[in-house]
Amino acid sequence: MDKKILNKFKAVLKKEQLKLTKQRHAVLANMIKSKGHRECDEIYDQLKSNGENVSRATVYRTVAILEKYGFLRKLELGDGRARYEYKLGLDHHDHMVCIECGQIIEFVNSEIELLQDKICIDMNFKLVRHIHQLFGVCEICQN
Amino acid sequence: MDKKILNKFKAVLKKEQLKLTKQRHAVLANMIKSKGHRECDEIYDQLKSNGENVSRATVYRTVAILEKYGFLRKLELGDGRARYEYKLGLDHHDHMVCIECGQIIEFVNSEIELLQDKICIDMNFKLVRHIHQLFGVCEICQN
DNA sequence: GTGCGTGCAAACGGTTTGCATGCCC
DNA sequence: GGGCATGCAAACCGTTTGCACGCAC
Repeated sequence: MDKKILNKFKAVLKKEQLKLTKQRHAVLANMIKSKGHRECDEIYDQLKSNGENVSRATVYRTVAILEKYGFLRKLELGDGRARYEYKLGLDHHDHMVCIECGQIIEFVNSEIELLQDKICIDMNFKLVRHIHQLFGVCEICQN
Repeated sequence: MDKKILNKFKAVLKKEQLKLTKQRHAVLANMIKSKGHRECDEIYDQLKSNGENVSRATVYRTVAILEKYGFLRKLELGDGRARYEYKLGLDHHDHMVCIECGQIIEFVNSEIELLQDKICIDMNFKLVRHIHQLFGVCEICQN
C-alpha cells in the first residue's frame, strides 16, 4: 500500500484510539487495489480467495470507519445493497447506472456542481454531500 | 377523489387486468390527500386510524403498482426506508434533505435538468429517471 | 496487562412472499 | 364462478450486534 495513504490511515486510527489490525489493513488495501463500486460481500469474498480471512462483520465495521474518515464513499443505488468506492485524493464524480446490465459509469460536470451550490446558498441550506444518479440504458444495452 | 385521476387509475388497472379493490382505492386516495414524502408504515397507520383496514402487505403491493404506472414516485434517502410522493400531473422536482431534522425540501432547477440531458446525449445514454438529492443542514437547524 | 477488535451466530427491520380465504368483474 | 387480491405470518436479505475470546499497543 502507498506509504502516504497508510500513514494517513494510521494517523486517523491513532487520533480515534483505534488499532491498526491486519483485517483493517487488508480491507483498505483491497479497496485501493480494485477501484470499482463494490459491495461488502464482494470485498469479503475477494479477501477470502486471497487467503486473508476477514469476517463479514469486520468488513462491514471497517468500511464504515473508512467511509467516516473520507477514505471511501458509500453509494446507495436503490437496490438495497450498499457499494463503496475508494475516493481519497480523487476528483469528485457522480454516477450513471444502466438499468439493464447494472454497469456504473462515472461522470463529472462542474456546471451542475456550481448550480447546486447556488441553490443551497439561495435557500440558506448548508450542503454537506449530495447524490446525483442517472438511471437509464447504456450505449451497449441499446443494441 | 378527483374523477379524472380515478378514471386514469381504472384505465390502468383494466389494461393490466387488475381489479379496483377498496384497498387500492384507499391507498391512492390517501396519497393524493396528503402530499408529503411518506413511508409505507405511515400510510398503513393513517389508513388504520381512518378505520380503513388495509394490511401492510397490501400497502406495499399497492404503492408498487402506483409507482409502476406513474401515480407515485419512490424516494430512496439512504436510511433503508422508502418514501413515496404523489406525482401525477405535478412538475418534476428534486430534494434537499436535512441531516439534522429529516425535513425534506423540494427544489427545481431546469438548468441542471438540461445539463443532465446533455451529458446523457453526449455519452449516448438513454436517460429513464434520475435522483438528485442534496444532504445538509436546513436553515432552521443551523441556529 | 488492558481494552479495543474480531468472529460467530443470532437479532434486526424494512420488505416480500406462500397460502388459504375473500371478493371484484 | 373464475381468478386475481387480500391478510396473515413466515421468509428474506443486507446489515448490525452481543458476547466470549484474541491481539495490538
